[in-house]
Amino acid sequence: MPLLRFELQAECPSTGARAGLLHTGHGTIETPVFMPVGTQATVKGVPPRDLLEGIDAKIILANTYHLFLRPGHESIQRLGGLHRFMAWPRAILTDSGGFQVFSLNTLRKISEDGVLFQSHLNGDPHLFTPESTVDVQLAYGSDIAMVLDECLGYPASYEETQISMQRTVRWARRGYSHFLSRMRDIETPHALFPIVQGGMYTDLRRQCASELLGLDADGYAIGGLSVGEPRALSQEMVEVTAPLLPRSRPRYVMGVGMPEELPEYVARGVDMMDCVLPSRNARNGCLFTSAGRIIIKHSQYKEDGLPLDPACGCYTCANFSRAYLRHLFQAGEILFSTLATIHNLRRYLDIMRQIRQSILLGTFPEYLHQVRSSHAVRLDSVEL
RNA sequence: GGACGGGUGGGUGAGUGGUUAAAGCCAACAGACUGUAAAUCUGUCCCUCCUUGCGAGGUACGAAGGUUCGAAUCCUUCCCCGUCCA
Repeated sequence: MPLLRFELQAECPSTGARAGLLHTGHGTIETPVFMPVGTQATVKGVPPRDLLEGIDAKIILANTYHLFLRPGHESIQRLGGLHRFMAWPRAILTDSGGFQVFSLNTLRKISEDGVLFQSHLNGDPHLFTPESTVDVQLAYGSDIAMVLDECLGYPASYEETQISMQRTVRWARRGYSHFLSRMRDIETPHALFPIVQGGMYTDLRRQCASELLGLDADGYAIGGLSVGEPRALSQEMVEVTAPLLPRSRPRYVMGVGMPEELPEYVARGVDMMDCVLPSRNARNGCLFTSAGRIIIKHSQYKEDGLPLDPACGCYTCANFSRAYLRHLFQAGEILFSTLATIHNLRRYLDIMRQIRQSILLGTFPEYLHQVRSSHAVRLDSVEL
């Protein structure tokens, strides 16, 4: 009996794209969905009010590792759980800390038991195990928890990848069985997603997926991508892996992608994605619009009175000129981050809404074709 | 009028005889960013030329002279700025 009900509404006849509804304890999520990243219990620069009203995000991410170090899962639990703590009434997915195995690779040590992290804040040692990360995520009250995995960098040898993938599978089994036993005493609905690893080796991906299927989880993630490999390779790995995952469960590709890649992943059968790109790039002055990227610091925008994207309905585009945004960026003003992030997230979610709509209408292949050709045109014009 | 202190590349500001076309910071101009150690990081930033190289010339530390193999650095004179004293 799934704790997280996924309702498939439409499937594209000629691609792998699907549209569905994911029912969580904190609202229903229309899929395919993009999940803004809010690592430290905040989507940097954006008040929950804007995430709710302007951006209309249905689910956001938070990070087990970061919140465990500070302020601590027990504090969050005492303060009423993560939703209440950060005043976010909708769904939350928490990453397990598996990505930090990759990104903090100089500060951790992997053993069969788990990962020993040396805090990047003060150097304190902390052991993360498949079981403890489940407990921490349940303390947060996470709607969708992730199993502790080992996210490998690129490139990695076959042997290294195989050993790592097998450990991730063992960890998934341990984590999942601990999760099931914990859920016997918990009333509220939560899900735990295992993560398919296997690096850039298709047979290891297949093997990993088939081993994890035995867990009969409420959803599955594809991890270990966007770690330095060419983008075509990331897509190829998803193309190989997604069809092996249960049709009736949501599929989540972790850590992707650029705006024009979103429909590519959907076309390969992906229902959920997350990425720091819209938020981080926003803060760094890179804005995504329906006509391509805008690097706001470029002098050409100095007296540009147009909105970032005249076709966008976000708060930023409704009220401010490119010239003003450039001024805020150059002046190092805090408001820039907020306005820029509001726009980029709105852009990402608008793309996902268009994708979903086209799947429901049966026009997704045309949509995909159009995105591909307009992106190709843009690349050409950049070449000139 | 006198006594000190000071004038360095777009701005600040190091440098007190030689790997100094001149640190660092800022500005300017580009680039990167993909389950966030990121409101971050990287590059360019006097001019000309080419075989684009830890390349070749030229100009440059208020001005003009001088000392020296060699000067932003030492000397002389002048100009300008600041503080204090009359």
